[in-house]
Amino acid sequence: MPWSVLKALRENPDVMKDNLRKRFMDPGLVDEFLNVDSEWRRTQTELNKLRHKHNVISAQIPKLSGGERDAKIAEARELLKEIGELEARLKELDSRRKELLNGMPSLLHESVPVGPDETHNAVVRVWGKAVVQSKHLKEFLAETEGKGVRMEYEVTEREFVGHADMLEYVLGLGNTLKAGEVSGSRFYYLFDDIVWLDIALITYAMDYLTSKGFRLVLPPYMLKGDFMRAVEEFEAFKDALYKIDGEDLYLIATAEHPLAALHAGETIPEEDLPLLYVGVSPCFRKEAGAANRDIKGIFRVHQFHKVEQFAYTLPEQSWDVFDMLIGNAEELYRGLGIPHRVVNIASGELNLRAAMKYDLEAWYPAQGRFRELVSCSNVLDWQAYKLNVKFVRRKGMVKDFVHMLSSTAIASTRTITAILENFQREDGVVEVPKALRKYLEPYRKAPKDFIHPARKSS
RNA sequence: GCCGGGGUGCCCGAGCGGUCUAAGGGGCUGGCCUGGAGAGCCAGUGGGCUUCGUGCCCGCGCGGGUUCAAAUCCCGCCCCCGGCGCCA
Repeated sequence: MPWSVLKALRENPDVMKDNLRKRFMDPGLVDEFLNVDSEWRRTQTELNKLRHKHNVISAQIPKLSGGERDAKIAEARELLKEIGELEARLKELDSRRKELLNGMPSLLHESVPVGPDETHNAVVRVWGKAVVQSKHLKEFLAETEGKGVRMEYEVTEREFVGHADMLEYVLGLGNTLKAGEVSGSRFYYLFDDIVWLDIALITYAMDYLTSKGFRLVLPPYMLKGDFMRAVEEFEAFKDALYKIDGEDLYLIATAEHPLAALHAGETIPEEDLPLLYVGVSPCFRKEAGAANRDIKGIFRVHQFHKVEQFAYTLPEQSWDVFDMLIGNAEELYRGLGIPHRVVNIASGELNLRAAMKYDLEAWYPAQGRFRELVSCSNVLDWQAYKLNVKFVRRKGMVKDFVHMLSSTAIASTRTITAILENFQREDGVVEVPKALRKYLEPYRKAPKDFIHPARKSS
């Protein structure tokens, strides 16, 4: 019934300490919490006793009159002073306790590789044939065979054009300079075929997931502070969020945010689980910590479109659903023909919420690197606890927190960059993935098979 | 945005300063009963503390305040309904 993290802290503190060590956090936080927690419980009991005494007196007063009545009122007033002092103490303890508790991470899944940074990520699967420029061969092999997997590849002496130059100069279908002038860096104008491609990618993912039984959702693009705080590790995340001036509203950074809040405060009958949603929305991110990384092009930007998978499950279902969500994402990228690998993110790189996170990383021939396109997380009951989303088992009407999971399906701009690098030909033509044909067909001016380079103006 | 009405437990719905231990229905879960089902009866159906006791505290949209005592009175906020305004 209680939050799994609280249960572990109280009943298996050593397991939680080990969990913190694996995440390169301070295991001393467990004892600190337990001290505050027991003090909080003691204070609460004591306070309850005083309040009880006060309640008893209050109940006697209406039956009395004259001096007796005045004496009781005076006694109640005296008690109230004591209660007030204890309440202040409890409030202090409570906020300290909440602070510590909210900073506690989910228990890691046993398969999560333990290590401080992304060099410890484990490669789970690979798919497709990577085209590797000979100058990148060493890195490619280090990132595949060096991690214990064999991925098909073809070495070439050919030079690939980076996605940013491809978009802006070869195709002439993006303008980040003008966008930078009018909106700032990491914004963009996209034109013509790339816009059709963006829309087609989104509808491709919507079509696939709705056919799998996911319910299609267009969510609010802003959330109140309370809900943002519940869905995210807020202190760590708030710098990434745009806030509406003078209002308690934040632009969403992913449809995960409003989808997680969709059932806040509700109790879901067990037979309704799992609930599967596919959200479509723009995403807004400040990218504050990114400094000058990926400053060119549309790889890392302040706004993009994303189709997001989201699931509410029974605790015993969540790992099966996790496999399904990442499986769906893989199916979508296999359909597009983008070579990729799936990695199990190392413990030290995981956020507090996630018990496990798989990323799908596409191979970028020009960059000579694998880069993240998809992130799939099982946060167990972390969000459910903060959002108070429960389910009820028919047998015995027992309530407990649901598990929540989310995974990217398609993030438009980033997927476009992967297409621009992987499907460019030497003549500058970009081949459109066959799987998108169906979603481009209805539009007379949309590209069908190829996106052609801009005609040289000179 | 303005004016008016309103937010009570899983749902409907009463209460509008002190026997509220939140009436009364309905639903759901468990038990009794039954060959089985129904009816009927009993219990449970918000959160927390607990010395686990027919124990205690808190909870009536959210947050403050007045009072010995607040669902009930006051202030701020959120949301819903109706009307006006504005608008795609």
